[in-house]
Amino acid sequence: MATIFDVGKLAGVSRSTVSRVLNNKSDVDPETAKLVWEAVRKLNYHPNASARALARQKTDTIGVMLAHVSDPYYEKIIKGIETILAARNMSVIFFNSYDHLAEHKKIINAALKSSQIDGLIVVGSHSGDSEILLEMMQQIPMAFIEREFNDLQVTCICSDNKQGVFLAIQHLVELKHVRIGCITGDLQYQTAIERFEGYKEALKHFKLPFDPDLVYYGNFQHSGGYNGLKKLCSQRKKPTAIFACNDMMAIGALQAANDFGLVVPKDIAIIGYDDTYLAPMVYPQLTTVRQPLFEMGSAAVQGLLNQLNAKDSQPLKKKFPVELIIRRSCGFRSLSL
Amino acid sequence: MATIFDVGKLAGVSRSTVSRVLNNKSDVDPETAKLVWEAVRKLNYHPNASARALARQKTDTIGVMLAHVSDPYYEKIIKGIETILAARNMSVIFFNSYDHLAEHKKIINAALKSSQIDGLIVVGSHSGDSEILLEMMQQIPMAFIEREFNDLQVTCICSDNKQGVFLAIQHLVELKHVRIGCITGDLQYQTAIERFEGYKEALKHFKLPFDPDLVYYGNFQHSGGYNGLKKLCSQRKKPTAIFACNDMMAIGALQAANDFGLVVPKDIAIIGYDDTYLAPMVYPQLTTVRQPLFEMGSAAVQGLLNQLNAKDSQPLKKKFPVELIIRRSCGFRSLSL
DNA sequence: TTGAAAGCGTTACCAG
DNA sequence: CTGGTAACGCTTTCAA
Repeated sequence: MATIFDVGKLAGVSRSTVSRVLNNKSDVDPETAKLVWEAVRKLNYHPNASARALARQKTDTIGVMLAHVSDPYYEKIIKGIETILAARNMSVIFFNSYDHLAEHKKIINAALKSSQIDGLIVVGSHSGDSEILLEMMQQIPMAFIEREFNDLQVTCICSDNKQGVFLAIQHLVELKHVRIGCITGDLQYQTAIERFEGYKEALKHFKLPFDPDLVYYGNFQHSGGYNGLKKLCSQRKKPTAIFACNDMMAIGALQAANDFGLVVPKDIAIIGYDDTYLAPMVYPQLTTVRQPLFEMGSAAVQGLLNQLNAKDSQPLKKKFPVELIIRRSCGFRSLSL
Repeated sequence: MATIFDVGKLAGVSRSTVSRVLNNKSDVDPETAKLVWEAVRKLNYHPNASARALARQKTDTIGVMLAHVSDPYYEKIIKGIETILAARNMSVIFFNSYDHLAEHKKIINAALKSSQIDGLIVVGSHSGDSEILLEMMQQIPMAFIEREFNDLQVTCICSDNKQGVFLAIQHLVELKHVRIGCITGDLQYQTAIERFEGYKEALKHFKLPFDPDLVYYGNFQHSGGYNGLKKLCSQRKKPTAIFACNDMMAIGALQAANDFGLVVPKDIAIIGYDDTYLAPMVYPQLTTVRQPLFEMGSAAVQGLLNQLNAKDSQPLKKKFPVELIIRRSCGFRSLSL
């Protein structure tokens, strides 16, 4: 593999000069630069990443901590992050927590300590992790998606969950539903809490009573949706519509409805949240709330990179608006507003 | 951040000795070692990854090239790879081709040339890429999943596609189907070819005629399945069952069936392939062929690591058996064999 | 069994 | 505008 030295030799200049050219430092003769680039091309030279990282004390790669890369929820977030990073020739490394939280933390900690990453994006962290997250913030620049730390100097990217839930409930209300159930996410996540709060607030707004029998405490997983519908619909006073706090649970609910002979949306309307790629793929296609996940991912990296490049820059705090995507799982809107 | 020097100072030994201890070299006094480990713990020392990579000329990270990390198909493969790697304190970096093949290749090439990875696992490559793959093999140890290079000294991990298709078709035949359609994958992939071949061979085995009108040339995507069913079922001589060459297309077909008022499996049976996590989540739950994807992922890394550790070791060539997972989308087997 | 010292390939400072 | 040189943090030979 060619080194910077070989390039220098071929171009007839010193390593220093090659380095300057490679890094677009201003103070170099255009003629010299051309020579260097030619040599680079001729040798198919690519700077050694480790050497560069060692010398610069940064790796040009950032870490992303999430539950599971394969979860459809992360798809667009990941794309958003990768798109920005690729444009800057930076890499990304994923930390999947799966369900081994302890193991996970050890791995991330090792990554931080061995300076494998310049920064870390945490998406959708557990509230019980606050302490360790605060500790990590001391060690490395971080950015959060789906989690707000208002009083901390750290970039936090969210979407407006309450607005989203409001749109969902409003939609159901317009369709004349009055008994609207809710399948919550794991309430240890900020997102889950906000959506549940939003649900209660929206009911109040529309002068609908809050009935504890109409809420099932789920987990953001398919199983939660399945069990949720099963439980909610096996009571005497069934809901006529269910707001599932994410698509995966909405899909679980859909399946349960099918299994128990309920026709969606005739017998029961189901509305999801997130607009993952699965939403239009199930039957009936899921009406859901779309978060701009791609943009949220991009915003998070950008915030993080700003902080990396200018330590004094203000952290980015952003709350994105969301939109209702009407498909089939709630029936059609009879009349629009 | 503490360096190896700090550890040495605290333990009262030289850097060299610390290094030896850290790397479990044999020739070191147990007493000294204990001192060093204590210092390591006290300082919460982790070796700098870049420095280590530079000195050792290897990064302890391997690359995985696939179409898209979020595709459900890769879920278990990824887990299999990560599990092995994590146990060896190695990292993984993903190269997602999305659909920008050219861009993709540039990125991977840069990664190779800048020695960011010690080896590369390619999953499900396009036959048109052979040339570039061969070129890459000169530069870096590689392993392939879902692709066979029989005459090359390189580890190749596959599953028995023909057997899988045979099981699928056999199942349909046992359910008395005689007009069995096929929605193929993108025939530029070996997997797609083998499954299509398998389909034809199985028909022959069961003495069923091959009818070109019963095959739709798909793409492994949801849309392919949707359009496939639509086309196949809009002919005069409709199939009574459809073999979709992966789950995603089976799900697309399911949706089309629903949209066109066909009841699955009563009006049309649909069978998938892969047993992704989506298969049990759709309605009706998908009968499909399960590949041991986790094991395939693990096997691929292991083969690769063997080659990295002992250059002379024989490459691993492995073809895993598959199994039929019977759920609901084909109805129940009336009588088993 | 240990330490000194020479790299590994870059960057960045300092002279010139 | 350019070259020499000292880091960056670790591994690995070579002597002792």
